Amino acid sequence: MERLFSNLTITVHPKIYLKDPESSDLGLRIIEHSILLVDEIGFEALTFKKLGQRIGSNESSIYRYFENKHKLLLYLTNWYWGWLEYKLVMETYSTTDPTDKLKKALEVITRPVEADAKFSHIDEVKLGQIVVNEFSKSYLTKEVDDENKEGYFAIYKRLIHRLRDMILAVNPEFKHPASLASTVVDGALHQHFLMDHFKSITDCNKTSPPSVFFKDLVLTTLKIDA
Amino acid sequence: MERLFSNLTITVHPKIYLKDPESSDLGLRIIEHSILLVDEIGFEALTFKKLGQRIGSNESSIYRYFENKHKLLLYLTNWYWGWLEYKLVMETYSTTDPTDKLKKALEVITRPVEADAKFSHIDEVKLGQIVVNEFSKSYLTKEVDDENKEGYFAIYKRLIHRLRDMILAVNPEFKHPASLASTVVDGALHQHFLMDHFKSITDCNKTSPPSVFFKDLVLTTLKIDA
DNA sequence: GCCTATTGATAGTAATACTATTATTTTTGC
DNA sequence: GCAAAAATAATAGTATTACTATCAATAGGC
Repeated sequence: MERLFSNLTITVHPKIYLKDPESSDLGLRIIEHSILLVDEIGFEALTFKKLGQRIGSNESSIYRYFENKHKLLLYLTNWYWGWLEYKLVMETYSTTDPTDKLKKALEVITRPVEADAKFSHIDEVKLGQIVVNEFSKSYLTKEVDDENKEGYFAIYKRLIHRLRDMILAVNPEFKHPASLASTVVDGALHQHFLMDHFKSITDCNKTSPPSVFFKDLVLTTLKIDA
Repeated sequence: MERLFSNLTITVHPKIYLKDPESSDLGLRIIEHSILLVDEIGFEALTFKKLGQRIGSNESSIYRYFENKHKLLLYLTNWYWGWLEYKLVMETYSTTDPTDKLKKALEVITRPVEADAKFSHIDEVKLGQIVVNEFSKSYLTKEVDDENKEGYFAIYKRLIHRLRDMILAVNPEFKHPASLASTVVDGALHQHFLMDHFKSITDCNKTSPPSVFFKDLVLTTLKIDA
């Protein structure tokens, strides 16, 4: 199966960028190093000037790819959710039993991010950290409704719809499948953050990661004993 | 009981402000109008200059109360969590049955914010909106560990510890009480956001608010039938 | 070797997030 | 009722940010 997708690319909504960063070497370097730089200094401290210096390029050249750093963040998070959706589909495809399928889906969504050699310009582990620390800033804005209408959050919502449907397949009577799915996706990011910064309000740690908590939570809620 | 607390004030960690805004008329106006202004234009667009203009005061005077707008946000969110904790304690105090107590606690934490006439300079409903839209920005920063050490998030964590303890009182065998409590508190804010902006990934609405979902989730997870 | 697209360099602007200083007003202690 | 102290206001100034605009250099395709 791996070979089938050897030149697969993750699709990001074209209105998010001015010029496709996958279409040039400079574009790829912008993406590669924006991940490294945001991971290092945080999104607030990122400027296109700093990023330009880092890649030996010019501020003005980066503006030809992205209108502003908010759009760059949308690009990175969209890529992440697209990648995670691809993982989710791949890793659940061959499982037919609904409960097993749901368990596998919960595992993919809530486990720590692992590297994926298929996309050489992207450090998935660091990108995962960026999503934990910065994703909510991409929608907690005054422009969220306009950007949602444009479809900038479509992949993220589609991933949650997939999880919702797997929940319903296990228990069609359950009254809150979408809320449970969105709680798991948001909650997984949150528990990973708490493990790193507010340990006293989580039970998750390396030996009992968030996936254990969320599988227990979801399966018990659906009245399926794990 | 109301009369007992007629001059109650919510305590905010003193290092968050340079001068206590409750100690002067200007300070109270800073708080009152920062809530209205952030609700209107969002936290990113807030500047002390705009806030000064709004209250007929000077930018430099506001800097005598708060070092920067991040500290002001910490003040507002600390006040909110302190206020919610007070509500939680008040409204669960007289209930002795652990399950009823937990249900009441979940109601207080996940219901939409209601006005409270006891604090005339604070619009609790708008402050609740600010917490939904801006709270996570107060900790998703590079300074979170230092600020956590200073105790800036102590009230928030204490609220979650109270909920964790109520969960344990209902089911002492449950393995993830802190994660469940933090998931409910964060999840409630998130579901309120989704109701306003991403309706397709929530089942919550006015007739079936988040409190219904979370009570069902928690009580089923604890294997107590609601 | 020329056309075109891409990238780089430089300059400039309005706004932001402050700090510093000084002036004015208000409060209070006696 | 007045002087001293405290609080607030006004003004100015700085470094940085988040861009826009213009023009020069370069590279690749035919």
